[in-house]
Amino acid sequence: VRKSKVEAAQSRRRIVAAAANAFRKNGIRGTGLAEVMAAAGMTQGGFYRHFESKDHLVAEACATGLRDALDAMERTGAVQPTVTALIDGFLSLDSKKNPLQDCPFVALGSELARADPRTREWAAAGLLELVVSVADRFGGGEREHARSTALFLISSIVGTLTLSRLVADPAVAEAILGNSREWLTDAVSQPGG
Amino acid sequence: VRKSKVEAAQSRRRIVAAAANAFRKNGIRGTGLAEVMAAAGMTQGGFYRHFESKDHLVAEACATGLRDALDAMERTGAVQPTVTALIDGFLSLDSKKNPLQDCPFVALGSELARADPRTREWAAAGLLELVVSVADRFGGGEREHARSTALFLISSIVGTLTLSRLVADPAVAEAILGNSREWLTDAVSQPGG
DNA sequence: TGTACATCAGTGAACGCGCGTTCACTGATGTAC
DNA sequence: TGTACATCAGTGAACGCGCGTTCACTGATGTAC
Repeated sequence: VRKSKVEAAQSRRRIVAAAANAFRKNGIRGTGLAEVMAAAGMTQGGFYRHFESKDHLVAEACATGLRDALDAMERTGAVQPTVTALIDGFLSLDSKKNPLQDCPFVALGSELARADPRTREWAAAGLLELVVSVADRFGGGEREHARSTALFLISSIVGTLTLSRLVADPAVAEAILGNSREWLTDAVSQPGG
Repeated sequence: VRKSKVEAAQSRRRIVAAAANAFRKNGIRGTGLAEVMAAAGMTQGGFYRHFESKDHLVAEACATGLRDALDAMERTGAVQPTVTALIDGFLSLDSKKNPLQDCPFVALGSELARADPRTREWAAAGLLELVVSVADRFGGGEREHARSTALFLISSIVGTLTLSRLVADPAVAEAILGNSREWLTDAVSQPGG
């Protein structure tokens, strides 16, 4: 049942997409390869025609998740040009508005810190890309300052989203998001930063 | 080989302490009960004399980790009375200076969001305690404002520490910490917050 | 205070299960002539 | 363009392993008289 090169490439993409989804939902260690392959419409034996090991899939799924977040930001950035609207989007529970909803840093943060070196390299490079991408949204101003602002924004947002997802009560989660929204809006508007 | 009540209580505490350490180092799903029991100086069969399940141990280990962080902060707070010094400590890689080094939110963030309801309740309650404890460090000022500041500080710090632990290069990790240090120091000093 | 016995902390082996990985096999695809 | 054959994407079963959990057992502890 050999498939054509085109079909094989599609299969590979389906596996990575299914993995990114499953990792985000259940964590890396909480996701089995059989589950991923089934979600991609295949049986688990076929996995090793595409990847050397689960670790390799993890690295690629994280890279894809980051790429998706970057793409989502390109689209959102065009629609929401002000910094305030940008922050509101980042700190929203609505996945349509929030380009970081699918971001592996938020969904897998503490697991990524324990991932293998290859994955962490991808993650670090992706973080840099994300910082540059967010910084570009600020338009004018000094470049290094824009990047510093972007890095701080991302740091705070990752922590805020982590805490808001941890609490069970939606009202408390919203309060955590709203609190950071106010502080961050003020912080990036102040000339002192 | 029945042990006395006092010895049994000590055993239980050793298990929880060993679990908190192991979870912090290897994650919840990355830690086996046999490993925890061995670290506590026992064999794995004895586990169920003290806990109903691994989930119960997870909840208790997280609660203990938070309690340790709170205790560490009480001590640090007395030594570092200024807000700037407080932030410097929180954003330091030196575990002696950083009361949040052992905090489960940082070490287990994304895994806790997927934990069972009991654990998440403990975590949410612990977060509130932590907010109040940090807010108390600010001395005077309006109470609600101090808590809002504390919650924002904690949110940002959790994200910053998560990202700094994720990158492999120590220089990059230090840059991430330093960047947040500057921004947060400015943010809490501004009257606008 | 002394004796008899039930309790239960801890041991060590075993349980079923799901995991990541391997492997023999299938048959359409891609290639060489 | 047509034929012969090597390649290899995908299947489905099996592998060893470590996991959380259970269990029969041991013997010091705690208790009732």
